[in-house]
Amino acid sequence: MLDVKAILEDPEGMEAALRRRDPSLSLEQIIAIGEERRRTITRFGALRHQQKEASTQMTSKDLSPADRETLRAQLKELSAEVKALELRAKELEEEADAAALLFPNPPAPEAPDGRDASDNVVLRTWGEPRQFDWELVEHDTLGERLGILDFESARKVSGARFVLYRGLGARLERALASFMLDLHTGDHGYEEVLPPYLVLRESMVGTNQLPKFEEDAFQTAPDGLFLIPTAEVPVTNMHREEILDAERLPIKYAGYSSCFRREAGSHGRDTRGLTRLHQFQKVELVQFATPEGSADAHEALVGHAERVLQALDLPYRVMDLCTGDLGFGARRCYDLEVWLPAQKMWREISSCSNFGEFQARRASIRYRPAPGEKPRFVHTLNGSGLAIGRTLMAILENYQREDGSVDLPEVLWPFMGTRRIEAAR
RNA sequence: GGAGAGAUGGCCGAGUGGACGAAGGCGCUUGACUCGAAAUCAAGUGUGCGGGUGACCGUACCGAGGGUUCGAAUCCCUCUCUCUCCUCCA
Repeated sequence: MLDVKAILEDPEGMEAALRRRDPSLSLEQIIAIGEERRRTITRFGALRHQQKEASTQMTSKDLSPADRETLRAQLKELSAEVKALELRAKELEEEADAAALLFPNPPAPEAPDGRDASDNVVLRTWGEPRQFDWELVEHDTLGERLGILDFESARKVSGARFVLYRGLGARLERALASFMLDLHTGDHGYEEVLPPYLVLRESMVGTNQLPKFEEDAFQTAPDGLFLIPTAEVPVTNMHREEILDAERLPIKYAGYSSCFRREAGSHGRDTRGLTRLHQFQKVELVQFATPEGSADAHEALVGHAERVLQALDLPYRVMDLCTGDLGFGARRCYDLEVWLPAQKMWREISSCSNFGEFQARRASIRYRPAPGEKPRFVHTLNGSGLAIGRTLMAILENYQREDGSVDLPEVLWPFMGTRRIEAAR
């Protein structure tokens, strides 16, 4: 969330930064609330001080009964005034916070200017798309033919936008998760985390899914818990309202979970296949870094996600998202897009964001630079490493053979117990 | 789900209406002593907000929210969580 104090100190600067993302944003209202809150608190402090001093007079032994009564009557008035000011200050603080929660993170200065996805910048491309001299089959058709993706059963059991993996499909999901987790914990220094899939509202606010994007989340009926849309939510909130030791930073977690998304507003889009489902699995990389270390941490993190695609030998490119396409909480974001030869398109398979202190401020995650020093907000970062359904989709499309079977990337052989998924008959 | 107990600073733990941001201890930091360390002694040691260029000043916070009172860590109400026993369960 935005820092109301910082807004009051530099209104023009903050507004200019925000408008790189969306020229229609205005801070006028939040400034008015913030200033009134400040005045109210100052006056409250003064009156409260007065009240405290007068109150100690009440304890004096040489106060006559009549004087005591007079003083009591005066203090009753003062007390009411103090109470009213305190209440007002609280209201204004809540108003200011509620307003601040609805503003997106100002982009990093390095983020390229632009309005939408067409202005994103290709930073680099890795791998050579394979050449095929026969007509490729899209992954959903291929998966159904192989008997490893069962959309029909999933529709019967759960409705639209679900899949049921079976046989080697189910095993391939599990293999990919294991491979990715082993890589990140073994080579990249992450601690493996398997988090709860249901979280409190506070956690969703901490990582900025709420209050603005409530319609995107599944919520359980009587208890009000939310199904996580990404492991980012429980893993980042592990340290909510904590002050971390500087020596522990950067803290790196690789969280594996199912992810649940209502996909409100995407009706009719990506309705086929594994691309956009209400439930999918993902390995999510999360880092807590110092402000000084966060830019390097971001580069490292995207590199860790790239390693997965390289190990699977899937061609991809790295996009630097422009200011207009950045996610709500991100100040800088790199997307990895994998090449899908059957669909003949690049498709996002990982999104690696640096949130700066945006989430840390919402969730109150701080660190102490040195003993005795004041706590500062950490920087939080996260990125998919990778989305497993889309990875599986990319393997089916990139590794298919003319006879309808699918080769498996070599690194998965130990996990799969086979080198190929054979076509049925 | 039933019965009981509890929630105070980084930790332990006192405190039942005013002198309490809160005794005492532990831990931590700095200084003294020491060749150095240990031990000992002394001082310091929370977070947010508001004001001030600043040393600093003010204010709030004793699980959360409300209430009583001139005044609440302390009294009353509601909620949450934790622990113990029973029940249930993977």
